[in-house]
Amino acid sequence: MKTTPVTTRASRRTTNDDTAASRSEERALKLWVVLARAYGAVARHVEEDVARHGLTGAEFGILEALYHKGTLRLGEIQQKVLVTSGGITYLVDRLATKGLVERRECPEDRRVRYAALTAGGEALMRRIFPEHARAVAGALSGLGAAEQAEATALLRTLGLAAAEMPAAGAR
Amino acid sequence: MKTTPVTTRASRRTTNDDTAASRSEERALKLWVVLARAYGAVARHVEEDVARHGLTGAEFGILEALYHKGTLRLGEIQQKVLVTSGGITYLVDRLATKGLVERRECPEDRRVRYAALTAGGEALMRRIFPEHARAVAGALSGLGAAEQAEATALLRTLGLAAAEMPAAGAR
DNA sequence: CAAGATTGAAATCTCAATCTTA
DNA sequence: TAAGATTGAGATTTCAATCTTG
Repeated sequence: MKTTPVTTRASRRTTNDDTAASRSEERALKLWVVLARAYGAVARHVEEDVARHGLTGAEFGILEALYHKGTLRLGEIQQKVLVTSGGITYLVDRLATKGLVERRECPEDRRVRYAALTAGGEALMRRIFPEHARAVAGALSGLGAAEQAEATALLRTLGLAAAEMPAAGAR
Repeated sequence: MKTTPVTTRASRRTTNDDTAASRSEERALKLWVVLARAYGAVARHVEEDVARHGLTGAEFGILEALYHKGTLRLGEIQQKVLVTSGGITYLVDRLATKGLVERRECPEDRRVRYAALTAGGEALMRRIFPEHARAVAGALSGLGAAEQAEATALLRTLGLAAAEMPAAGAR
């Protein structure tokens, strides 16, 4: 998912035509650039924050999910953290060896595995989440309250639409 | 940079206090969630598009930078693609073995190395960039023209502010 | 066969150390 | 010494194949 576009406004060879389609595409490219850059810049701060506790961004994402939602199936975690199915197995393994998460079986459907915070994981999150929230707020402090609300609304519709879109085979 | 927050509105145990600070933090966390999700969803489409040509998102980022800006120093590319210094060396190597990019020396300062598109790389980008632009536009079509402009403005200030912020040591 | 998770191999990326030149 | 790039080692991720259960 390492993707960072670099197109800029003052580019050497942008298309010269001025059709509605090309203007629309340029607008989209510009948005994609700033979206990726903003995400990257904010993610850097967030990663630095969780690294202070010896955690990876992805690890913290899992802990956060379990902290807020309680026990979850591995598949559910996968959707939230946006990682391959092999990825969560690896990550949950690591969190388990750190003693922060434990696996549980599902009596109804024995194919599924649950993950849940251990007492230690729970305690850790209770201890570090507040300062994590402050760190995130700091990283996003470039926007005021009203602007943050606007941005949230726009990004929500953007993200939902993109997530529902057919997987590129439809062209 | 793999970071995907998962906090949601209807969380089990959000802080109960209602201070201005906590409300501000919750707003920020919400924005961080949708930012990461939107980025992830869009990036998935973009990666799929470039993968059809056997390219990685990061590889395409470099090609795009060189295509639009011309010859660049490796350090400049690094800033644009947001990858480690070892990372660009690796990526440029790969693009070079693919015959899309070539390294050049700098007479003035012999420490620096330039990267530039080869004729083949130039031809490839000329061929695939237009449909890439369409793919990006499609992935972002969840927002209308005016909304895209708003989002771009907000994300630009957000990203610039986050990029300029001190690296967490200041707390 | 399909869904869910795991495994092993390979690709990608980061990190710290190093080399070269300024 | 510092800046720029490279290297090698290791960590993280993906991918395809497999195992288990429905």
